[in-house]
Amino acid sequence: MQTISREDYLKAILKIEEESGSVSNQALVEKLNTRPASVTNMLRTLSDAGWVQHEAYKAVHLTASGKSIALSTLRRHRLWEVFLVEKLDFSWDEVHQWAEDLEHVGDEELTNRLDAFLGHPAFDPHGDPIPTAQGQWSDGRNLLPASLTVVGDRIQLKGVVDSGEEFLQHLNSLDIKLGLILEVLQALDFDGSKTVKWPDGRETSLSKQTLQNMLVERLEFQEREQ
Amino acid sequence: MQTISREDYLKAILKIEEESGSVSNQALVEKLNTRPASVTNMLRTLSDAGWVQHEAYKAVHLTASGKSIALSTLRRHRLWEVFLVEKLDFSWDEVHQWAEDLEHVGDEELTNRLDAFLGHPAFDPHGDPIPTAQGQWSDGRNLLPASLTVVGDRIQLKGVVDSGEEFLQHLNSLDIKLGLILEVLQALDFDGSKTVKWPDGRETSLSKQTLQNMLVERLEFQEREQ
DNA sequence: CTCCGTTTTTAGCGTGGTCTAAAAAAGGTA
DNA sequence: TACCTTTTTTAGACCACGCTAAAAACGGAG
Ligand SMILES: [Mn+2]
Ligand SMILES: [Mn+2]
Ligand SMILES: [Mn+2]
Ligand SMILES: [Mn+2]
Repeated sequence: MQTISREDYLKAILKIEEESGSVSNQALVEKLNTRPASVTNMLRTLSDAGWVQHEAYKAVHLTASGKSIALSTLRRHRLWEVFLVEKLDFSWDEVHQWAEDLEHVGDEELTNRLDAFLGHPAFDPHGDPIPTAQGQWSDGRNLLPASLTVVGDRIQLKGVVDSGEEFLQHLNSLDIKLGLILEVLQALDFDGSKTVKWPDGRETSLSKQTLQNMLVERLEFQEREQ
Repeated sequence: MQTISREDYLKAILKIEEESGSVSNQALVEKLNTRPASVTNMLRTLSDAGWVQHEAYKAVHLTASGKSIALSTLRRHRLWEVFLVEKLDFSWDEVHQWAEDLEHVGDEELTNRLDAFLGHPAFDPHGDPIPTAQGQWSDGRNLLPASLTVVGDRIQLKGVVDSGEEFLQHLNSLDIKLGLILEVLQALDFDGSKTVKWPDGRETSLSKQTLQNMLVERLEFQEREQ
């Protein structure tokens, strides 16, 4: 049977697989902020339920049914995040904690109604794609870290690599939000920082670390016109 | 520390106190569909936390802090019910199960934002009053069970005594919704049933049991005009 | 006051999940 | 290959919360 903890583990496995290809116990320890023994223990449970495939000392793999649970949990998580930002006016650094609870509430029917109410959003407030009801990943975008842009690029912020509270609050303090359009004015080789120009003409320097965590789209010419 | 189970118990104690004045273990067994030993056990926990006052074999009493937790849980429950009905188009018999989970999510800030988003509703989809952020009960209404109405009354459904799924689905099947205005045409003494007239002219007979569970307001003359 | 049915508590167990500490396995380096 | 560090598993404990069965207390009727 599904529990909050089991859904959290399955979701974490899905994300780690997505990020790094292979899922170790250690990676789960870090992602879930737990202890190795707890991970081993839960993997036994998930394996018995037929949601993961796991041999001792080997990498973890989601089964089809495990992946399906993970995807619908992730779908609920991201839809509730959209709800909290769009309808309740929370900022993107405040929503994760509540979505972590809300993702465990509701069935498919409720989720689909929420999805419809929100206008079938494709991305969550951090720019992460929202799986469809059929468990499809809709991420066909071509994003690059802002650290890889060059002088002269006009770029739009479409996502973040690290959606931890600390980094998001850092972006908040710089007044950087999803959808923001910047122009790269200058790039310093020695520390990887870049100077960017805001829509209002203001100029700021962004550190290499900040730029690496910002996922942007390079704007084409016709898009500049709209 | 607050847990889902503890919040459910506190809420149940509040409601039983409201309904019948005094809270016995037995009443909690019935309300929470659990066993006497579980109740005794939890009362020890709640008492240790300072949320209830309980001496063996005596009635249970909420402390100020316990009542505060119970009220905010009830507030969240009823606000989420409004959300599910008003925004996601669920019917009133479908919302309780999800509200039972949602009521455990969010802090005061989130609750107040939800409240504002919903337009500060005073009543939930079953006609029950929603406690304010300050923990006030806003129920100054003068409702009576429809069983006590007399021939000639024009009445409006404002609440239900029993908001269990079964009864609500029964009302659904009769096409009876909150806010519905009916006129009492006939009352049969021998079985307590009454014949009522719908706004569209249709006439139906309602059983004594059904009428006893419908809380209505007798409409004054000037209200008939609007 | 004594009985007896009801309510409540106690005792003991089960389940799901966490943790620490220690043992075992893995895997890279000398 | 042998060693050493890291990773994973095992062993054993703990906590929250449910349950059953039996004991104890309560409270009304005779
Ligand atoms: Mn979660
Ligand atoms: Mn997100
Ligand atoms: Mn609940
Ligand atoms: Mn309700």
